[in-house]
Amino acid sequence: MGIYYNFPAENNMQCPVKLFCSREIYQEIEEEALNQLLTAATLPGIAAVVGMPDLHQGYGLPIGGVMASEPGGPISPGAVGFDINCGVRLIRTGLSGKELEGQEDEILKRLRQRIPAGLGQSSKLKFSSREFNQIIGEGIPALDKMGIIDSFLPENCEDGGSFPGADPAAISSKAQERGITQLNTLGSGNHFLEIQQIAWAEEESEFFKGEIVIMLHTGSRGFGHQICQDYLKLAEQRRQKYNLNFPVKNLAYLPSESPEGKDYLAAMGCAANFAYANRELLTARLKEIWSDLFPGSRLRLFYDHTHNIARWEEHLIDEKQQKVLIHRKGATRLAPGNPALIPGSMGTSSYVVSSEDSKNTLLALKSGAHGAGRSMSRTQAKKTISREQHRSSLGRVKAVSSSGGSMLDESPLAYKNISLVIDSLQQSELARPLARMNPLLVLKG
DNA sequence: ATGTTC
Repeated sequence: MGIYYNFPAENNMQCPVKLFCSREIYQEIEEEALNQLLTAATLPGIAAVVGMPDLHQGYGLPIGGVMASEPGGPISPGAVGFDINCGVRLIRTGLSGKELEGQEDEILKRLRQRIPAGLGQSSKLKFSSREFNQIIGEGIPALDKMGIIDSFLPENCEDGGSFPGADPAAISSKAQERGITQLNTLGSGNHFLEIQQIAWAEEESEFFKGEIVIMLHTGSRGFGHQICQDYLKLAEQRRQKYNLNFPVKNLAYLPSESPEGKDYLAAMGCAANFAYANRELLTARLKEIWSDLFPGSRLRLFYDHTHNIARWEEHLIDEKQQKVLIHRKGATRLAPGNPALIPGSMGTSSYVVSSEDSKNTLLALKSGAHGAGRSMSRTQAKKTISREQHRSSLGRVKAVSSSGGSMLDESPLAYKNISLVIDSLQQSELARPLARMNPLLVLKG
C-alpha cells in the first residue's frame, strides 16, 4: 500500500485532500502550500483535491496541486497558472556522449545564437494575424501545413499537439499582440534547454546508457500570461452576476458551464496550442543546429507534455466514475502507456518515469510530480546563496544565461532534491523511473 | 511564469 496523507473534509471543505509524498518530503512542505491546497477544497463544486510531492506555494492553487471540479463547478484560471501549457519535451539524438566530445562550446554558442531566450525576447519569425490564429486554433498541425516544421510525431505529443476546443475568438487583442512575436522563444525563469546524457536506463526502456538527449522546458510566454490575466479580471467582474465566492483573490473562478467559463477554456486551449507550437518551433531550430554540427544525425521527439492545464477527464471519485474538470498546476498527467518527464533543477538529474497501475494512481487523479519543486523563493535564493556556492553546486555542468544574469534564483540550492521526489512517487506507487539523465550543457533565459 | 505595479 503506497503512502499518502489524507486530510478529511472539515470546516468549509467540500472534499478531503490527499497529499502524495514520502515522510521525508512531508516534513519539508511549507505550511502555506498545504494551506493553499486545503483552501482549494473549499470552492463550491469541487470533487477532489490532490497534492504532489513537489508541492510549493503558488498563486491561488499551490504548484504541484491538482483540483477536480464537478460539471457546473468552477473553472479557475489561477488553478491552471499564468504559464498555460508550461511543459517539457524530450528529444532523442541517437548520438552517444563520445560523438559530442569537443563540440560543447560550439553547441552552446549556436544555441545562444539561434534560440531567442530571456524576458521579453521576441522571435525573428514573422507570422501574419491569420497565420497566428491558425496556429493557436490548431496547434502543431498548423505549422505542418505551413511547411515550417519537419516530421512531427503527433503520437509522441500530448493532445497530438492540438488542444481540443481552442477558439481564437476568445482571445483579447492585447494577448494576440503580445503572443505574435513570441512564438519560437524560450522565455526566462525556470525555462531552459538542456543537453543531457542518459546515466541510467531500465532495460525495457528504449534508451541506451551514454545516449545524448535534449530537454526543453517552456510554455506560452506573454500570450498565456495575458490570457490568465484577462480571465482573472473577467471572473472578478462576474462575481455578483453568478454569486461567486472566492476564498482568496487568486482562486477566482467562473462557472465552467457559463459562457465566460467556456470562453476561458477556449482561450486556454489557444495558449495550450501556442505552447505546443512553441516547443515544436524551437525543435526546428535545434534540428538546424544539429544537421550543421552532426550531419546525418536525426533528432526525434520522444515525448512532449504539459504540466499547467485544465481539461475534462473521467475519474473515479467516491467510488463512482465521473466526468470532472481537472486542473493540473505544476503536475503531469500519468496516463498508462505514456511516459512522464520530470526535470530536476539546473545542474541536477532529470527523469523519465512511467505510470504505475495501482489504486493510488486513481486516488491521485492520474497525476504525478512535475519537477524538483522550489525549496526557497527567488528573493530568498538571491539573498542567501553566494555566487561561489552556486558555482560549485553546478559541478562540471556548463550553464549559460542569455541575459547574463547570475541565475542564483535558479540554483540547484534553491530547489528540493529531485531524487527525493522520484523516491516519493515510488513510495506512493504512482510512478517508477525509466531513465535518469545528467545535464551537460544548459541554456537558461 | 510575466514588456516584473490596472
